[in-house]
Order: sequence, then structure tokens, then C-alpha cells
Amino acid sequence: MKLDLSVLNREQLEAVLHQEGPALVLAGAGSGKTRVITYRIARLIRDGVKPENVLAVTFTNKAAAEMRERVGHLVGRGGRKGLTVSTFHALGHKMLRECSDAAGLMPRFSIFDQGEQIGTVKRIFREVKIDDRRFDAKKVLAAISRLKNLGIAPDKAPLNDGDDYTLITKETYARYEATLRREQCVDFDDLLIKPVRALQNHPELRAYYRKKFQYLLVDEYQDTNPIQFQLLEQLCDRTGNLCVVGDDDQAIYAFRGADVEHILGFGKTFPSAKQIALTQNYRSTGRILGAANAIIAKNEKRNHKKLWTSFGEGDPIEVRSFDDAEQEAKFVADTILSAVHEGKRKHEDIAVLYRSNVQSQPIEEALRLEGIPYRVVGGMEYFERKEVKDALAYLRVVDNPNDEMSLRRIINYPARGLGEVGLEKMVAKGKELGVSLYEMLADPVADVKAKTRDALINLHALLGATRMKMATASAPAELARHVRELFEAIDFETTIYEELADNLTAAARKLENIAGIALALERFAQDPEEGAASTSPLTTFLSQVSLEGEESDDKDDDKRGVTLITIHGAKGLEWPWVFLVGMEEELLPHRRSVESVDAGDVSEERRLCYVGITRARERLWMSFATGRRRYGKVVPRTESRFLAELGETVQRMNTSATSLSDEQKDAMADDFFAKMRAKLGY
DNA sequence: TTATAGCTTTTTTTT
DNA sequence: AAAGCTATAA
Repeated sequence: MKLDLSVLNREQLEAVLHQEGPALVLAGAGSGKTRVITYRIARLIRDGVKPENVLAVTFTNKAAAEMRERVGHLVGRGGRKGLTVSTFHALGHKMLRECSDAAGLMPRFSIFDQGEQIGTVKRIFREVKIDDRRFDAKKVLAAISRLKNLGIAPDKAPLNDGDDYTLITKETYARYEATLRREQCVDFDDLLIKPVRALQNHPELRAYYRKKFQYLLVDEYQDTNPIQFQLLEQLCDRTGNLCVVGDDDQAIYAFRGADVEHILGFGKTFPSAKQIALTQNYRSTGRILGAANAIIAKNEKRNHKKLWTSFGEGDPIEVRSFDDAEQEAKFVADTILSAVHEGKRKHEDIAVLYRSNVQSQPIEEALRLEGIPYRVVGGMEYFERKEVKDALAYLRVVDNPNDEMSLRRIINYPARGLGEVGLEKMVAKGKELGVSLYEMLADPVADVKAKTRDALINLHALLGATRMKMATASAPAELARHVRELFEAIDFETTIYEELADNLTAAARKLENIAGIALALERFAQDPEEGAASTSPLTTFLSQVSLEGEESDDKDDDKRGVTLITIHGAKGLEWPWVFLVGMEEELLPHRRSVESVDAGDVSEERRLCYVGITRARERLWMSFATGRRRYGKVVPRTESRFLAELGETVQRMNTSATSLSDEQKDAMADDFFAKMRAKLGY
């Protein structure tokens, strides 16, 4: 295997060649962080380390996918066989599947997503007669999550001076955990906590994984939380080959429990650690870097480093003000339209970044209006749509009959004549008999109407039959066929056409989405990389869906276009041109950070701004609106304090300067469509 | 029990 | 503006 290391600078090379013991690479934005990790993996493999002994961890699925691909480029697809590149959560999940008994779980547990977690909390509120209008289920869930991550059991949860919230949290926490156990489900926190506990309590398991993963690499280390740190601690000792890469200036996940101290104190925790700093930026122009340096310099508590570049100054950073979000969006769309028209940039080279997901709406509308292709990252994904979740809930009950959350979702959808009252009666009766809700279906001894009774018995038979068929099926096509038969027997078609009798297009789209599940399962089961799992294909498929959502079809040219993404989602990515929209007080910095307990600490918001700026390679626009719709009402807004902090590093522009006339735009749009038609051969 | 009209609430950020 | 929830009627 040939590996050209001459493309690396001195510091990068040092990190790539480092062999034994812990290492910390402090890498500024655009300084070749991912390059260091990928080359280091390739270098280890070249020097005889077996790929299966290497573990690389990232934070997002997208980052993991990209890293897998880049390593593949260096060592070939065959060369990386056995290599583990995954997110912390996916790693924890894999370990749980491999050693479910050590973690006290059945092998076919399911994963609760956020919606199901909140649903569970709300259900408990009703059970114990807590007024869910007075108490916020989300807040309680957040408190439970905090306790879980701190390793505090429900009975040890504090009750400081009879505060209502702590009281309710304690009670709900205990029941929440009992529910998960009963239904054989885990939440996102458990995916990390349970493997850590299993490793702590089973030395032989720990020994196994330590032997397997001899070289560990962690990307975005500044965003690790205590549980993730403990997992690393279990996987290697203080002198282990743990190489972490990160940038404290890009720490933006404190809200999720991440602690920058992990990276700042790395040298103390691992005294033998080698420390390397990367400060040369290979991404952005001088002006963009100047602005980035200016904004981050306002943060007090940080590891001082200044990025530099040998690139030229480049174009000025433009700051623009608009009357409302629609005008702002129109400017973005106009600018993109003319740039692409003039052949300066392709749609794929451009991204629009914002603080919160709702901000994508006006942008989407403006882009649609001008016929600009785009793709929204995050937001309402395929697997979050109602009809898809309904259909998946059926599969989840087929896979895990204990999953009461899913069963409740589908027990009366399509309608079987079982309402709230009847359902609760059944649950109560089931508790009395010590029988699960699923088992109650077969013989609903609670007094429900005869018709309902029959429907429930039918449902039980259908689910059971499908379970049998899925268990014996081996070919992917066969699995998919059984799923299709299940959906047919449920008769989603009639239900959805009735629901949407006034909108047949929407109905057809929903049915297509449901059909897509069978297809996705078939494709998933065909993938040989997934075939290795010891559990059933359906179990692994459902887990993957909860963990990763839809497989991204990035290679699909039709799906590419301008990228719309949150700043959080954009971390680690880059584009030649970037629009940073909504540079307003209460948005960036966000209202919650200004109002929150540690009032006025906007340093994390500032880092977020820094991350946004440093995504741009050549050109950057920053904009804000002086009025914006909130809950349907227009509210006055003021520009972000961060713009003032940027001072002379950015240039204020006259708003109307590049606005296009409607005629110009129509001509451009016509031209674009003509080109597309020609390209597609119409 | 189910459908629906009318009321209330909602906006961080992600695995 | 849109989604979620409740009270009410059928």
C-alpha cells in the first residue's frame, strides 16, 4: 500500500506518525483535523496494524460516513475491512447487541426516540395524576436524563426542600426506568450508560474490548460528555493508544452535557500524552479567518491560539440588513441565482446556515420560487413522518412484543373500536393478571365490545404470524414481501385515502412513503456489512432507523443542490460560499442563552458564531432582519451583538445593491430550466 | 367511540 | 402559521 505523507505539514505528520500512548491534537478550524485522523488510520494499517484493532469515533453519522469514505480512498475498500468508524451512540449500541446479557437486556430490545421518551413521560404523568399543563414533560425528561448521566439512581435522586419539580422528577424517573425495563427498551442515554456499566462490572468483557480496540481515535473531542469519557476510559487505560483531536473554540454541545474540561485537562488526565497544535488554516481566505479570530478573541476562558493562513485576503465579508425574513431569503436566493447563472459557482458549493431549524422555512420558499435546487439537512426526516412512524410501529411490535409504546400507537390505528377507556381497562386487567398488553390482545378479557374484541384478536394473529414468517425468512426479498403483506393486511390504503379524501396527492405520497419501508429493509438486508450481526435483520434494521434515520443518498445527483443546515449540523463541513442568516439578538445569541441560569454567558453562542464563520472558504455573507414573524406575529428585532464585535473585519453593504428585477430573474430561471431539460434529454 | 371544531401552545442546538 | 390538545356533538 502506497501512502503519500508529503502532503502533510510538520505538525500533522507528527500526529500521524505518533505510535504508542495517548496524544492530544489541538486543531483549529480548517487546520486539517479530519485529514490527520484519516491519514493516521491509513498509516497504522500500512504499518501492519489490523483494521479490526482500530476504532475511530465521531459525533454525527455524517462525519462517520465521510471519514469511512476518506479512509477508503487512502487504503482502498478492501484495506479498511474490519475497521470500526462510528458515532459514540452507534458504538454503544453495537456493544449492547453483542453483550446484551451483561447489560441485563434481552437480545431484541428496541430504542426509544425523543418522541417516544416524551410520550412515556406524559403517560406516567397521567398515571400518577400529575397535571401535564402545570409541569413540562420535556423539562422533567431533561432532568431525568441529567440524573441518568450522572449515574444517580431514582431512589438516590435529590429532593431539595420539597421543590415540586424535583419531587415529580424523582417519582417520574423511577417509573420511567421501570417502563423501559418492562418494555425491553433503551433510550439514547442508555446506549452509552449501559455499555459503560457492563464494562465496569465484567472485567472479562473489558479485557475483550481492550484487546480488540488497540488504537482509539476520537474526533471533536471537545464535545465529549462524562459518560462518553467513561466509555473511553473503559476501552483503554491511562497509557493506552488514545488519540484525540479537537478544538475548544468549537465546543458547542454543553447543553447536552459536554464538558470542555475533557480536552483542556487532557494532559493532566493522561500525563504521558503527547501534545500537538495545528494552527495553519488551509480552508479560508485571510478576511474570513480575520473575522473568525476577532469574534473568538472575545471569549475569555480559552486556550489561546491564533489561526493563520498563507492564502490571500480574498473578498470582503458582506453584512446586510433586511426588513423581514422574507426579504433576507429573497436576497440569498437572488444572489445564488445570478452566481450560478454566471457560472461562478455550482449549487453544491453553497450553503445557508442558521441557528434553529424553523429558519429554513422562508429560505426554502424563496429558493423554490426561483427554481433553485436545495436540500435541507436535519428537520423533518423521512423516518419522522407520521405515516412512516405508524408503519414502523407495527414492525417494532412484530420485533418486540413488549414494546408497549409502539403497540399503543397502533392498537387503534386504523380504528378498531378501542378508545381511551377500553384501552386503559385492558391495561388494568393485564396488570391484574400479570400479562402484557400484547398478550391481552389474544384474549381481551376486559369488557370491550364483541366487534372490537374480534378486531384485536385478529391483530394479535396478524402480528404473530408475521413474526413467525420474518423469523424463518432468510432472503432479503422474502423479508420485504412479508412486510408488504403485513401492510396490505392492515390496509393502510383505505385508511389513508379516507383521511385524505380531499388531497389525493398527499395520500398517494404517504402510501409511497410506507411502501418505501419494505424497500429500505430489503436494501438493508442485502448489505453484507450488516449481515454479520448475530441478531435478526429486522431488529438491526429498526435500530439503525432510530439511530441514523434515512440512509443519505448523497451520491444521487438529483438530490444535490444548495445546502440548508443548522450551524450545529454544519460543524466539520465546509463550502466555498456561505450565507449566515438571522444574525440577530435572541437568535444568535439565542434567547435561552441570554435568559438562562448562568445568565448572560453567551460564550457558547459566540463559539457557534465562530463555527459558522469558519465554514466558509471564499465568500461569506452575514445578514439579519429588523422584523421577523414569531408565532405568526411580526416582532421587531435588533442585530446581533456579534456583528459589533466583528468590527472592521466585515463590511456593511447597501441592501438594494444587487437586487434583481423580476424580468432578470425570469430570464435566468427560464435559462436554468432550459439547461436542465437539455441535460436530462427532454 | 369517533370526528371535528375551536382552543392553546410553540422555537434552540443532536444522538 | 402550524401543530397539538380538549371539549363537544353525533
